[in-house]
Amino acid sequence: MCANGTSAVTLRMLADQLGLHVSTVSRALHGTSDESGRAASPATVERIRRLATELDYRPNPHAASLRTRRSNLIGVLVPRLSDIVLAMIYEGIEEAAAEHDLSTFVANTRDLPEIQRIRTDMVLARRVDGMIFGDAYVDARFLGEVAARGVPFVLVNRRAGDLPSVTCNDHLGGRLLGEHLLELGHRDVAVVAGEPYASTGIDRTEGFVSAYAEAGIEIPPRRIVRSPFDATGGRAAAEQLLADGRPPSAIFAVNDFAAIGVLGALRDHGLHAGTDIAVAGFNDTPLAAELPVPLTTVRSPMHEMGRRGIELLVRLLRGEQVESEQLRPELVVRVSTTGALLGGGSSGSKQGVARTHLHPPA
Amino acid sequence: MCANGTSAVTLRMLADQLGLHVSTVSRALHGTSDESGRAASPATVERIRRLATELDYRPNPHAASLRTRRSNLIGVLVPRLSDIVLAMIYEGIEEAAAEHDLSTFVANTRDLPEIQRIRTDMVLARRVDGMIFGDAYVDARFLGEVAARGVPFVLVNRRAGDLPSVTCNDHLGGRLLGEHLLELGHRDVAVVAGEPYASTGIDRTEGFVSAYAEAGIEIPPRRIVRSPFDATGGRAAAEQLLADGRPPSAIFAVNDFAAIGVLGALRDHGLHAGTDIAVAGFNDTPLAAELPVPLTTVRSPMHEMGRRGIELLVRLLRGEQVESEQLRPELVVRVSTTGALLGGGSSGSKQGVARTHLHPPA
DNA sequence: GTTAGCGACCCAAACGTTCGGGTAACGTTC
DNA sequence: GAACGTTACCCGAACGTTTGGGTCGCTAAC
Repeated sequence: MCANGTSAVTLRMLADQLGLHVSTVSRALHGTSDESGRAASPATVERIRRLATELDYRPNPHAASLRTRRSNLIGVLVPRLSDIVLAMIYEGIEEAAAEHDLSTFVANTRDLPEIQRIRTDMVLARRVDGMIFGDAYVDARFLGEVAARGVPFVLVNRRAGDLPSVTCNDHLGGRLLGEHLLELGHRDVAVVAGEPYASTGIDRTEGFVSAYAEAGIEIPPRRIVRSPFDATGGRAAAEQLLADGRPPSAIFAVNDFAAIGVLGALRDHGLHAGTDIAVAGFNDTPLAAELPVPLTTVRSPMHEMGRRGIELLVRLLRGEQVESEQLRPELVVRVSTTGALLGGGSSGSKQGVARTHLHPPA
Repeated sequence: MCANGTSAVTLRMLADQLGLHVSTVSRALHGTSDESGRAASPATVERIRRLATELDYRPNPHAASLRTRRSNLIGVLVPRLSDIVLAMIYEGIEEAAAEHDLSTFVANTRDLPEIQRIRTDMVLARRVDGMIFGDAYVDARFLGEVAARGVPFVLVNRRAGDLPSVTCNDHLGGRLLGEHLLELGHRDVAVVAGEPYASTGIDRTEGFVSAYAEAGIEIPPRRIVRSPFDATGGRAAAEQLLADGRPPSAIFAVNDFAAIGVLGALRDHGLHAGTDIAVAGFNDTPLAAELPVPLTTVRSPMHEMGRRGIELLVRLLRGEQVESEQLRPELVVRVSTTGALLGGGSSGSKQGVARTHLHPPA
């Protein structure tokens, strides 16, 4: 009974009750004013509308989809929704989708190619009109196949090949952070670089490295370690960096969660983030500002990324050509990189805290 | 064209190609062995199966739903997916749903009653078979209406009235934490209690308070402050508690994120969590263990809660009677409450770290 | 006074399944 | 050899929309 109890009121019921034909009712209710104007007199349209709301008529989407071959459904794949970055992107997707009368389906793929395949098939079996992938592998092998099958889709968060995507300008973000650390005088720095298949980590790292390169400093390979995009991964990567005899004076983790792991590892080693070693993250997740040591990071417009993703997809569904978009990142400086400037010694109690948008000293 | 490009192969195509009737093909493919056995000879069934896979036949769910009046769709409402607790519960929901060949729809309500209404209507308009609410208000007013409309649903994470729900045993969780802090000798404690409409905060607080009451200690009202379930909320609540002349010796936040906010506030005041003031959270989110000061907390089986939610709903959809379930919480002791025991002075560098399942000193 | 045009509708065929009924042929059984 | 069961299918009516075409009566124009 489809969960709506008694209310199985159909177009036909309305039509019968009004002595009209079902098609007339359909047009009156759904066609935009021009269509419904052609279908019935204004008075009749009004009668129809009134009865529809009175009886609480709800169109049956299955019937409509069957007829029109459009489901108004969008499938969304993400590595995991419990990654707040993806969750926030998805919130943007959902919000924008609702504005376009689209519903979204989301599934977790855990970044595993086999699961990506399975989930994609499941989602397509539901006859979605289009898809959004938040878990693109940079090589675009699988996504190329999907594209070849004629499925309209866009990528968010990560880019791949020349498939249409909405990403943060990760290269620029990495560069901003590189410049920030350079200004603070850090020469020997390290990167916790994320997974090698994700464009986010790749581009952020590249941007960061190139900022240093332009300052004439080459970051040696042993200072760049890959890691999962979570706290555990960040911690492990930091351990690896600290195992080295001379630790770097600053660590850039390409993701806030990894940065939190770095913070934890530092503390295990009796080091103070911000004073002993500068730490920066990426994304400006809500937690970054609230951490015991507020985290310098790059704000990426996650919500907006989701919204733009839907926008692009909608245009794709209309048959328009679309261009990939890159959204502007914004550097957010906090104590985790400026602690040393603020007079907090390594014993570090009661030290000043700059929590939002502090700009680097000139 | 529903995103599947060329592949619009239908039952009729299979039937025509095999010289069979479409109903025969339908039964062969979908009825369980007894049904399909009745419908066609084993050899024919085999022929049908083979052709179906060869042509990559995918049943059209809209047509099936239209006919059967079952959509195999479940609507899920959560306050916000960017709350990792709900995201993890949803992961459990999605996983279990997939095992039952159900698809799920999720929507954010931001814990706002008007949006709960709107989203519920949207979800119902999609003709879901049932719903899962993760955003129940304890008063169950709105949910009572939904129940009255005959929609099958279950609650997860929060309970309300006597509606079927799957929750953590929050009362017990609060109690475990109370007993833990009592054992550590804390007499003057405070609670960051969450939102007054959420059973989670209510029950956890109550369990905690009752543990103290049984030890003959009454926690005064000014030591119990409500707050949003996020870091910002926790920070504000902690500020309020610290503004009091004599701060408590321990703070229990009913949610890990609020606890992180508390941690931040403490640091702003030059206080060390775990040594100066003990801090505990609830949920054991993945971050809790990785924080610079690893957080004592109560593990709530979030993933399992989601899974059980689907399990209950499935039984409800079969018309069975169901009972609410409470899952076991588990105390996880970390440095944020035991720091003082571990010899870390208030200057606090290079101190020992107990990260997982440390049990309180006997 | 025919016809063209238009307003306000109606008609009917889809869309792809499912499922309660056939039915014809082929044994068995008494 | 009549009655009865099976086996292996077929038939057709739904399910609730959408949409390309009518049609009928009326006014306006030539």
